[in-house]
Amino acid sequence: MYLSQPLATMGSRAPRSTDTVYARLKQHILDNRYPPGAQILESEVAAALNASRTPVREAFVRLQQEGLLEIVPRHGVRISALSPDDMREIYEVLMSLEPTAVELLAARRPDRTELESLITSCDAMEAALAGEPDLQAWAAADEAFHLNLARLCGNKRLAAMIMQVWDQAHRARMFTLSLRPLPVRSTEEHRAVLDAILAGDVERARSIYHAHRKRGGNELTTIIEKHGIQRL
Amino acid sequence: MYLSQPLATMGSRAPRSTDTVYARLKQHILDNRYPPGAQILESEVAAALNASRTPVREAFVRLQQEGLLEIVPRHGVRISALSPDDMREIYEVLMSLEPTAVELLAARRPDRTELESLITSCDAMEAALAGEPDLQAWAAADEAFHLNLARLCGNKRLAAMIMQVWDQAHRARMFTLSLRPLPVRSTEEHRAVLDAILAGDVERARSIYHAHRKRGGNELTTIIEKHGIQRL
DNA sequence: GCATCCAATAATGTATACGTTAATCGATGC
DNA sequence: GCATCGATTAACGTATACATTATTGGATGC
Repeated sequence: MYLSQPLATMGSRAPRSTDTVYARLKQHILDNRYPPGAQILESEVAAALNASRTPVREAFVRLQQEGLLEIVPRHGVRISALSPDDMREIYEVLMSLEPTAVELLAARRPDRTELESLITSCDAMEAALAGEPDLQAWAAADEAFHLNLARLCGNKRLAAMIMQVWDQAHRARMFTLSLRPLPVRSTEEHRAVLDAILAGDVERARSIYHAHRKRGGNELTTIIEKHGIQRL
Repeated sequence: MYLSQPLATMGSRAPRSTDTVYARLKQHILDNRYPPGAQILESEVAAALNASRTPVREAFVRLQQEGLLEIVPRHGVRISALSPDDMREIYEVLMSLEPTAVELLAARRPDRTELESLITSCDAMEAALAGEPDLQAWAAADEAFHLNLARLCGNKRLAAMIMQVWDQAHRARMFTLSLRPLPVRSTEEHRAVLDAILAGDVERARSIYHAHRKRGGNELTTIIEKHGIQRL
């Protein structure tokens, strides 16, 4: 056996500028460094990320399709801002897709090994609330739980769709994190879903999860209304 | 009041090359002119559509995110081919999203005027089967019904997701159209869903639709297995 | 003083040029 | 005769140049 390419690049082809621009832009948006409603020019991003406009434009196209920004012809892009109506849409989608994902996963009768990432996330959520609450840590564990659930369901399309709307709502979730009551109930529900999956109880897993999502949506809607938030 | 731009271009800014390339490429793929598995070069498309590589690349990115093709670095693109497993994924997604769309629509208590496009499609499906069956016409009406249902549900994200997977499955549906029994039952189910929506019976609408989708998925799966189809 | 027009400018949309990578094919050495 | 190496080539990935369009500010005419 011989090498078909130089050792230096084996398995690690040079990363494309397009990909790094995409990743960094997305990170900036999710981290609220480019806040919702912000107008950005191609040349700004190109200069900031040390690339030419070509890869920046390709990254814009991808991010637009993911709903994180909007290309305004002749005017660069505008970072998407979520209205209360957008939040309703997102939660309706999640209430449809996520219970399905849970159902598919539970139906496969996975063992504890397969569910290790979920167990870890559950533990982390509980740990984040024991003693002095650490909301950032809790949110990270919550996110990990849901994304891993999507990944484990055995349907790549379903998983991609869940992650896409989850990303769209990321900033809103972070923003409202400190405005909502301590997520004790939410943490319990995660554990209950996990138990139902392990028990192979498809219907129970689905219904708990659906209720969990519905409660979360209502909670968020209440907060948004109470604070009169229009865009986030 | 005066004109802010020449009359000739009022409301109709010059269409971007990117958009026409995207639309024509997508049409080609859905029409099976670029068959699944086909490898295409940027320069081929650029030459065929009389554009430069830049807009072609942007169209590729959009179509990749829609799942209609895959960008193979340094090797152009490959038109996506659906495996039986992909079909399973698509039907799982549709079985999750479409009943939700129906539920949302029915809950709004729409009147006959609002549902006109659905009524028209139902009529067209029945007409296509009365007398000498016209499968092409039936399929077009079926597609119109489902896409309009998605549009009417009041959730743009949900609608976009439904249309996306529907597009992915378009060729497969066309291909199996003549292999399946006459869609008499399917046509009746559409009418039943429509009646349930008009009656404002949310739960009945959802359950009929879910059953409809499930039966359709099983039917397709059976056909795929029976004919030993691996990619389409 | 106000509206209109024009010119300058800035940013996008598209084309093209350049550099890099990977594959192919022939030559060479064992 | 086979494997390996190298050169050629073809295609992509990126940068840049050019064309197009929309906006803005100032000048002009009424």
